[in-house]
Amino acid sequence: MDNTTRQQLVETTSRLLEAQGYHGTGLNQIIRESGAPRGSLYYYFPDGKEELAAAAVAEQGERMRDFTVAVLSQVADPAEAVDRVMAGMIEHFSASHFCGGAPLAAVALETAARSARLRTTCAAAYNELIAAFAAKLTAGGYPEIRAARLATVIVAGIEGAVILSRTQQSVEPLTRLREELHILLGCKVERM
Amino acid sequence: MDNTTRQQLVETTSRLLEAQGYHGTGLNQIIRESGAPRGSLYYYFPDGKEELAAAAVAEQGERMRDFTVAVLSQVADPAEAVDRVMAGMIEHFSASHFCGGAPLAAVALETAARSARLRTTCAAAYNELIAAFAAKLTAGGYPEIRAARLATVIVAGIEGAVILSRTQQSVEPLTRLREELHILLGCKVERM
DNA sequence: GTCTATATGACGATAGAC
DNA sequence: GTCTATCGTCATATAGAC
Repeated sequence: MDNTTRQQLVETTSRLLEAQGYHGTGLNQIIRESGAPRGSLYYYFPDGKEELAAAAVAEQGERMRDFTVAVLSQVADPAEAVDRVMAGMIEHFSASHFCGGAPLAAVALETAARSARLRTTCAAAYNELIAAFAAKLTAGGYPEIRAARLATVIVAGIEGAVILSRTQQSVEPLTRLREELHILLGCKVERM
Repeated sequence: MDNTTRQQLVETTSRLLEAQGYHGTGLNQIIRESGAPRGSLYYYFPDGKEELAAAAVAEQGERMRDFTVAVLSQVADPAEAVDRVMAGMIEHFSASHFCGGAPLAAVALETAARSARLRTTCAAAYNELIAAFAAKLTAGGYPEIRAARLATVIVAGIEGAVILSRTQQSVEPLTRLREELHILLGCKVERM
């Protein structure tokens, strides 16, 4: 079984979904840009577009989590570690010409109410990413409840800041989030 | 000139864009659900779908800002005022069966790289919303630079938390953001 | 596994009557 | 201002040869 064609399809789909969303991306474009034969698409993904998109979403989720875990493990202090993740995100976003950074957001918004399969796949990917942040924060001494809460807010903040940054064609929303996260993670607070 | 038909078109488009995004919403569905005649669409919006969507985005932006300003003006303390906005958002999101809450996010993500008209319309709407929060924070004593930064982070957090909440079909991401924003707004910090 | 050809329907947009 | 009919294009999906 040749996995190259399949991988090419998933790779191209991931890239296009990130920039254009689910309904904005057609199979014709995926086939054209991946160089994969049309017949192979339905061979590897019998359920068609939805199954292919789900595979792309899952892979993008893994990629985000792997990147995050790798960066977080470079520094012991959680606040500093999250700051490095933000720096990496900002760098990646700048390099993408203001098109990248939130690979799942558009698909999640478009399909949450229409496709249970894509919704749950997105949810699983987000939950793993949140869990990665939460684990780092817990290991760094934050109480578990607050660590979970902060992790959710970090991921939400990133997704939202990417929306604003893309829309404004500027990294400023992301850099502002970076600075405020640094402050927020420094807040040891009684109320939890 | 009869504005009822036009208003019906914009209203219906706003609702559908919020739930399905730009490419996921067809003119046929807009015409069917609005009850507006097909001919009227191109009479009021000669540029077709893009112009209609821009009008819907602008109106949703105004609506968000008006709602935010109204709630913020109810309480003097900025942290408490933002908390009330969050409460209102959560209530609205719950009432929408996990489909509402970020009327512009999907359109912004899908079209940022494809339509200058829609991108700038989204940017203007977001900027007005951010400005509303920033004004309240500045009036409440936050330094201007930090107020602007906090305002951006609040809006970004809301957009991202709505993505997570829709995907998980739960208000928890939004409530977690609400709690952390309360903490963040309590942080008077040297670093600005 | 891959290819081409095609089925079937939805899309955005337009023309011309009224 | 509204309505209907229709154009041309695109979409996803499938069938059958190789």
